[in-house]
This record gives sequence, C-alpha cells and structure tokens, in this order.
Amino acid sequence: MTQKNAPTIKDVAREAGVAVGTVSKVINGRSVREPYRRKVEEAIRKLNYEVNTYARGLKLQKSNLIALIIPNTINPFFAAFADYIEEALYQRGYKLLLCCADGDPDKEVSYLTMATQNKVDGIIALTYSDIGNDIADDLPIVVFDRFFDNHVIPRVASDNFSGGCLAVEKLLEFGCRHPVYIRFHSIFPGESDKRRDGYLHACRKHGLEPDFLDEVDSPEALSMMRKFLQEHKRPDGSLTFDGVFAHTDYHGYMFLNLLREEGYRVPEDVQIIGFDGIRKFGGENESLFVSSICQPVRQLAAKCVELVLAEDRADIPSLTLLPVRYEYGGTTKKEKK
Amino acid sequence: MTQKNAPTIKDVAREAGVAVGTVSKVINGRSVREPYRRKVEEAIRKLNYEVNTYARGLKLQKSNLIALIIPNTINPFFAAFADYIEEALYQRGYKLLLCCADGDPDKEVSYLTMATQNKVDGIIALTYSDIGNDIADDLPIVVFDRFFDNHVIPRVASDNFSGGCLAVEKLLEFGCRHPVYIRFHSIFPGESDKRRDGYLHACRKHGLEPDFLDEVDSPEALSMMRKFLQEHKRPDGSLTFDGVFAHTDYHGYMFLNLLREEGYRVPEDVQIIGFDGIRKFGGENESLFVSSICQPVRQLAAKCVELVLAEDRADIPSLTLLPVRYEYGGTTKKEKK
DNA sequence: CTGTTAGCGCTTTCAC
DNA sequence: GTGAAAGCGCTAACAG
Repeated sequence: MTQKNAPTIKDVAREAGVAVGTVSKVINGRSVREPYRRKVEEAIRKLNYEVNTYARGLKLQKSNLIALIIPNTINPFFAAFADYIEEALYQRGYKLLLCCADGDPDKEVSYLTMATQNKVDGIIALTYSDIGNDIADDLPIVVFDRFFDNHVIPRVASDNFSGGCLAVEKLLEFGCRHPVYIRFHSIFPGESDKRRDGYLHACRKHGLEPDFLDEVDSPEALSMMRKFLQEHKRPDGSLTFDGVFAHTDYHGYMFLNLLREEGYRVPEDVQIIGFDGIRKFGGENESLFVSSICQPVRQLAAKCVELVLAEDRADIPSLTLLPVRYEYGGTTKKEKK
Repeated sequence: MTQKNAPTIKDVAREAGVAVGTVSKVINGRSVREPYRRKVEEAIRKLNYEVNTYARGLKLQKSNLIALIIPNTINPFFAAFADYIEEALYQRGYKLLLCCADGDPDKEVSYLTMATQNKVDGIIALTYSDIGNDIADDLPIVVFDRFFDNHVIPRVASDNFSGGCLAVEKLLEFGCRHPVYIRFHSIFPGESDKRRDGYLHACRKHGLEPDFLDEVDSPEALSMMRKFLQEHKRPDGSLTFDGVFAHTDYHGYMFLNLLREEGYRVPEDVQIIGFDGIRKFGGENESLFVSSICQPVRQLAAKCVELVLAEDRADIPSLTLLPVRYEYGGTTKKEKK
C-alpha cells in the first residue's frame, strides 16, 4: 500500500462539483466544456490527484508496462540495451519492468507466464533460454537476436552477416593477409550466428582459406584460445595469422591480453577486430576495448520498442536488421586517409 | 490488453464446483479442507489460471512493485547495482520498475509522484537531483548515498570515510610518500563526500601535507587533471607526488591514461587507487581498471531492498554503512606477502 | 454535451 | 469450515 488516502476520482468530482464521468473525460483528454474542464483541473491540482493505475488497469486490461527480459545488466551491451529501452518506452508513456534472468529459465518462464495472463502489455526479450514453448500467441513480444523455430516471433537484430564481412574487409584493408575468426557462441540459434557466415563469405570472395575456432561459450574459452594460439605458432615463434575477427569485443579483448602476454604486438604483429562496440565505463564518448564492428544499440532498442507497441501486429516484419559500422579501438592499424 | 480471455477466479470456481471465496483462500494459502483444495488446484492447473494483479492491486492497494530510480544503467556501477537490486527483489517476490532519470529531474519527480499516489510499493533511489521536496512522507523510500536535509530518509552507503583512509594507508604501505587526492564530485551532498574526509584524516594521522584537486564533476575534468599534473611537475620532469587516490575508478583510469601519455610509469613512478571496484566488462571475475577501494555492490543492493520492504519503518536506521575493501588492479605495487 | 451506473477480478467480511 | 455479496477506483455505455 502506498498512500492510504489518495484522492479518488470521486473526491475530485465532489471538489469540482461535477460528476465522475466528467472528471474521467478530463483525465483522458476527451472534450469537456470550458467552465467544467477548468473546475476539474483545479480540483485535481488542489487535491494532488493522480489516477490509480490499478483501477485503470483492471478496467482497461492495460498496464502501460513492458517487460524486458534480459540475462543481466552487468554485461555492458545488455546494460546499454536496457537503458535505451527504458528511454524509448518512457517517451511513449510506458514503464519498464526489468527482469534479469541470467541462467535461470524458470525465472524467464515465470515472467513470461505473468506477462501472458496480465500485468504487462508486451515483452521484449533478449534471452538465451529455450522459452519458445512458453510464449503465448497473442501477447505482443519482440525478441532480440534469437530465433525460435516453433513460433513466429518478430525479431530485431544487427546485420551480423554484413558485420562479419566488414570485419574481414577492414582487416584486409589494413594489411592483413591471414585473418582468423574466433567464435564462442550460445547453444541457441540466433542472428549472431551470421557473423560466421559473413566471415566465410568474405574469405571466399577474397580467395582466402578460412581458419577459425568455433566453440560453445564456456569458462574454458580462455584455455581454448590459448590452445588455438599454440597451434598457430610456427617453429620460429611467428604466427600463421595476422588478423583476428573475434565474435565479441569481450573475446577480442581476452585474445588481445593473451597475445600481449605471449609477447606479440597488437596491432603491429596481429590486428584484432571484435564485435559489439563495448566502451570502457559504458560512456558514449569513451574508447573501445578493441577495434570493433559496433552494433547500433540505441537504434536496436528503439526498434524493439516501436515493434512491441505497434498497433497492428500483422504489419510487423518477422525480421528487422539494422546496420553495423566499424570503429577504431586501438587494435588495428589506423585507417589510411 | 494482454490476454483477452484469461480465466478469472469465477471460472476456476465454476470448474471446481466451489465458491469464489474458496478459490481465493486456496490462492492465498489460507486453510481449506482437502477435497476442496484439491479440486481447486486441479481447476487452476487445468485452466492455466493466474491471478490478475490489477484486481488484486486495486483491492489491496499493493503492487509488489518497487521502483528503482537511477541515473542510468550504462555506468557499470549503476548497472551492477540495478542487477543486484532486481535479484534481491525477485527473491522476495517483488518486481522491479526501472527508471533511468539521467539528468532529468522532471522524470525523477514524475516517477516519484506516480509512486506516491499508487502503483509501486516503495522506491529505491540513487539520484543526483534535488528531489527532497517531492518525497512523500509515508512512502517507503531508501536512498543510496545521497543526503537530503529536508527529509529524514533512510540512507544506505559504503563506508566512504574508511575507504578514504584505507586508500591512503595502502598507498603508504606500498611505498608512497606523497599521496594526492583527485576528486570530482556532484553538487549534491552525499556519503561519498566522506572519501575526502578519510583522505584528510589519514594525512593528518601520518603527518602528511594534504594535496588535492577538488572540483565539481564536469566535462572539464580531463583538462583540470592535465593542469593539476603540470602544476606538480618539478623542473626535471619528475612529479611532486607518487601516489594518487582517485575519487572514482573512472577518474583514476583517466588519470592513469594521462600519466602514461606523459611518459610516467604506473605503478613504478606513481601508484593509483580508485574507488568503486568497476570491472572490465562488468564480470565478477574480470579485472579492475585500476587498483581500487571496492564498494560491496551486491550487499548494498540487498540492504536497500531489505530496508525498503521492512515491515516497521520506525525500526530502520537512518544511515547504514557497509564496509569497503581494497583490491589490486594493476596500478599499485603488489602487496608484500 | 453531462450525469448515472454497471462492472472489470479480486479479497474479505459476514451469514450460514 | 464454506458461500454470498460488497466494494476497491476507474471507464464507458447509456440516459437525460
């Protein structure tokens, strides 16, 4: 219970000397004749009245609440995504219910169930659980990146394929001859799998032999990278590759540290391009951890909000891809002017 | 509107062949005789019934929703705080309404007003706006760090004074002779101001002359640091200080980059200790940006939740301080064993 | 145009 | 113990 005696629409009506219906109309912006409207507005101000969202929600079956299901807000990419989602929702008069479901499918399902029956008007999900079967058909939902084969759910993602191509193109442009790809992926299918396709496509186009590490993400990632590195050392200690496209900035940064530990120079000996565009301390003006293919997080979030709130669900594309861009982050040779 | 025809308590009652009151009791865990209880539970499962939170909220004036007002989730400290708040709330059956109010007092006040009248059961606020006057007296609210002189609001914070002392103690322990303090603070009073007191206290204790930069945080911070650095250079290029206690890790990291740009070695020439304990990519196992006095973010969040949900508001301490700890982050000389 | 009123789904007396 | 019914605050349909 928040306020014991919050004024109700009745109090306002009494104060203003009008009927509740009139007050309701004023509140909801319906046309009300001038002397009445003014009296009501005065009464509202005087009593400091605010609509009770529960009563309204009960009546309208609408909450103006959107649930965001996300693994966590610790990861800087998710954190930025959540921030921009909140911003876009607020602009449209919606509030954000935040659900961090990290590694807990039960928690995701619990939010999904709650959402299905009531409480929220829609869901934006960035999830790595297998929740396909728990998604109600008639609930507005938009997913980021993930693909569910058992439901037709509108998806929003970055153009990962182009991003994969772009990473290779950039590495070649900066002088690399042998770019490798280091990938640690989720076990669930999603658009980010296309980074791999982009890499392969670009290699084929340039007549390069693809060479990559492709594993399920796990705590073993570091040791797998270490092994990969050892296997690509020539007897003289030099490496058989001179460019790395990392599946994420995080993995790129791990690999960067590994290379430096082993005495290799970045970007002189090896250049690295990651994916995501994570900035130190999160700030938009801060530097990147590694040169990167940046996802347009703000635009992605805005698009998710736009789609989840769309009037006509039938008009929503089943897949929306937004463009990525390359940005220098210290692990590539500077672009030639 | 979420689900058009979600089953109601009436449907369940009909299905089970009992009265709605009985169903309500089962739902709310009141005692109901066995054959009835079983029939009701079966009906609930069969219809996939879930309570309508609006109806319940309207009746009970309770939402099981707590609003978190925070500048943003981009800053890693805030992001972690939000994450742990969500975790603690979820464990207690509450949901989190996230409000990122960055630089927008109107938005904060709008959330505050909303919360005052209805909708949420309490507020946890980490704010740098002047909202003291908009806080209702009877709404459960807990603030992190901030001090409002016009309201008695329970506050939770890290033990910043001890943290300030600890930073100096550590710098001295690692061989520094002249630790300076670099502070960029908010214009609003809060517990983090005590870092300064801790620094001064430790200097006095060790007979050191305090030397510090103390400015309001702004985009000029970097150039102020640069100026500070120039002013502390001796003719031979060496510095008059050999240790830096930075008000935050962020500022510590800025100063680190500045020092390295100018050719000084960290930690050989100058050691740096920041404050907060921000980790790269946010992960609990990741490394710090700089050696730091770490705030116990998870515990701070848990404490805020505990207090905002406390049964008896009269029992809540007006100030709760949690201990900080030092952690190595590459910008100090390693501890001697 | 304004005023009256039913009823959204739930909880909680209060009879039984 | 269970069942019936009032009413939380709001909106919208309908009557005036």
